[in-house]
Amino acid sequence: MKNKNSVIRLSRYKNALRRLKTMGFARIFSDNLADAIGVTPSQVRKDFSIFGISGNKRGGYQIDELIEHLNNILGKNTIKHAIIVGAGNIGAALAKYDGFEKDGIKIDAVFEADPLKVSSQAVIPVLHADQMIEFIQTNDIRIGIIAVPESSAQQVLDLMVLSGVKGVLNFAPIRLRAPKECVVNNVNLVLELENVIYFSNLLEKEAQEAEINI
Amino acid sequence: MKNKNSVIRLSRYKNALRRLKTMGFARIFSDNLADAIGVTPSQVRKDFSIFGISGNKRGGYQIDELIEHLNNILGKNTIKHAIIVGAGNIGAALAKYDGFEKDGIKIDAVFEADPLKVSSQAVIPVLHADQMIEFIQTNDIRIGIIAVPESSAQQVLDLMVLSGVKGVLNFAPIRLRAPKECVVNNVNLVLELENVIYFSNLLEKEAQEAEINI
DNA sequence: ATGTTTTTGTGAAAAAAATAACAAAACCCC
DNA sequence: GGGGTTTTGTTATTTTTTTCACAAAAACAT
Repeated sequence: MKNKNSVIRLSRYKNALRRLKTMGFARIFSDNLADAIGVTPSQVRKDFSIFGISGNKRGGYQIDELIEHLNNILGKNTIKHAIIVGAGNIGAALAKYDGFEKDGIKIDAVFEADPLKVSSQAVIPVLHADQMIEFIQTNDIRIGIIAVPESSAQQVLDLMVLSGVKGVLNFAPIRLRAPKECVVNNVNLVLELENVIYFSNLLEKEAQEAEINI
Repeated sequence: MKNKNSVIRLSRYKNALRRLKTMGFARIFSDNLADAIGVTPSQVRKDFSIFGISGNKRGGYQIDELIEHLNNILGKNTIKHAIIVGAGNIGAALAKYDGFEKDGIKIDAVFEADPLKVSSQAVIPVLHADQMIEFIQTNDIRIGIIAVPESSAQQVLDLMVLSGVKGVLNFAPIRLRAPKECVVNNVNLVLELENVIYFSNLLEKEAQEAEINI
């Protein structure tokens, strides 16, 4: 898929812009934004160019307009309801996490197979897994978050797809197979940490070698 | 940085291999592995080639050997201790998450500014933030996980770096500035979900347009 | 007004990543 | 042991992503 990275960066720009706005900026230049998210100014302008966002020569970009534009592209004004499946460590934390709401994403319910964890009166209700399909269908849910163990992740995904879910964020450390009409995005926490370990080890090794060569 | 993606895939291969091994495989071919993590067989062989991993023509790869090799490259046998800063939703969930231990990563302690959340006798002790620097130094910690709010993330990172941390996994939705001797990897949960939303919307839009053109 | 500066927008160039292609090795079968 | 088959390893090709570079527009100064 083309421009995949650009889309991710658009979200980052939006984030940074919100921050910059509260700091009192009304206008912004490509190099401010670049600095804020750690890319080159060219990259910022190229990304905007791809999505038809334009500013003013010498005047930069009007922050409000820019945020509005980004929200349109990123679908702020479309589907925003999601469910979480799995009320373990990760699932429960995500349900309580306030970052989603800030961005207009509403977690409507959590589903869990263990009856002891069910509590339908909670702020975000934890319902039994058996109710998931019906819930998705009656509430027209399109986005699902999978936070169940590796062993049941594929099964959960299959049920979600069957019920009409079109996009999934998967925390189980396994590749899931989905039909092409459903997007799956993976977050693998162990992998992310291992990656940090790998590159920090590499850095240390390089530093040591550099020392020897003095 | 070159080959950044290859390293990430190596972790994925390792993951898949463990699974394949429990399924009874002793040997594996590039196309099995490719299928398991969702890339092309060429990609698998290319990745291995880059890191000097070789198999047997027609015989594929010996799983045990391959895992061993990957572990070496990914530093399974070096630094593996880490701390978490922030005992909020995310921090607490990560501390309890058993995925790290399975991969030989040990979370030694959690640090938290709120005295009410401190509990030094827990399985993974939750200590007061003031003790962080000393802990890092006396235990020679190199890896830190930041799970504090956006507003204090940079401050935490600075302290970590000062104390000797060389690699950081950051969950705060903000770009952190670190000196070049410290690697920072970001996980932005909202962004990941927004990305799913964007691409699933795109898919739905495409599907609708395709319908019109029939 | 005119020149100077700043900053965008984009097409061209470079770099990086992914894919394809295929020779060479290893195995199998007869 | 020769011919056919499978699978690696690597080089070549293609695609994608990022960076560069600069003309054109806007703002400012004088």
